[in-house]
Amino acid sequence: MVQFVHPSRDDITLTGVLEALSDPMRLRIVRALVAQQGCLSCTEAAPCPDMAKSTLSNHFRILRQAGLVMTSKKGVEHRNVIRLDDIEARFPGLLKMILGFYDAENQG
Amino acid sequence: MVQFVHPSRDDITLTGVLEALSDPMRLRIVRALVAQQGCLSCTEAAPCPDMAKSTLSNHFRILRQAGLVMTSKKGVEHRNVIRLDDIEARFPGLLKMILGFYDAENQG
DNA sequence: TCCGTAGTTCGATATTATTGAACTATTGAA
DNA sequence: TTCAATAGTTCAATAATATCGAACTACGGA
Repeated sequence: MVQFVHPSRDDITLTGVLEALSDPMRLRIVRALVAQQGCLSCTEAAPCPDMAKSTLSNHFRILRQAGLVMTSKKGVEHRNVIRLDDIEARFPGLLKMILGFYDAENQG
Repeated sequence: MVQFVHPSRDDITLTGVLEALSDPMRLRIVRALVAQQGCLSCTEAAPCPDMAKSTLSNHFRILRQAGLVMTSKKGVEHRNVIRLDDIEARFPGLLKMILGFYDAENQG
């Protein structure tokens, strides 16, 4: 039985968040999760056939540990939700700003 | 003769900046440079006797490559300046926001 | 000219990321 | 039930990156 550990809101750190978002694939995943405003499975959030699924799994683990993503199991797949409220409470405006720049950089 | 290469303003990328700032030591260096509003030598910007100077040098190289820091040689030491204008032009408000959270996290 | 200082570069090691293979858990169909 | 398929994790090996100490460069001052 896989049991995911997520940090509590107050344990989310600035460098943890920056580190998590500094990888292009993870930033793309977060972008997709925010755009969706709901649950996405891992493969839905990162449609990337050229990447090993173990690597993808590792990226989600990093996002969880940074406190950005909440993962729960539902059936055969994992539901990933962006922890918008917690991130906003901890670092108000940060995620929105970064994603704004991300969009501008990617044919905004 | 050491010749430093700095990216032009438009070549500063979001993930490059986030990656550079995701390291605690580099974030601290950037903090010091912004606070100083002027030049700092490498050892002034990172008073850190427990770190190898080759490691410190590498951190400055990463900061330069990310476009955050401009280094020039003056006498025996290197003068490091934060590229405030370029960063602000590229990602308005980002650095100020991140440093604000940094300060809050470190006995603000 | 010689020494001290500030940083870089280099080669070796330590840490981290990526990968494919094996494994777990769940669903759905025979 | 059992079997195959799906989604993702875990593991062990390799690839890439970070850190370190030592050697080196460049400059300034005695």
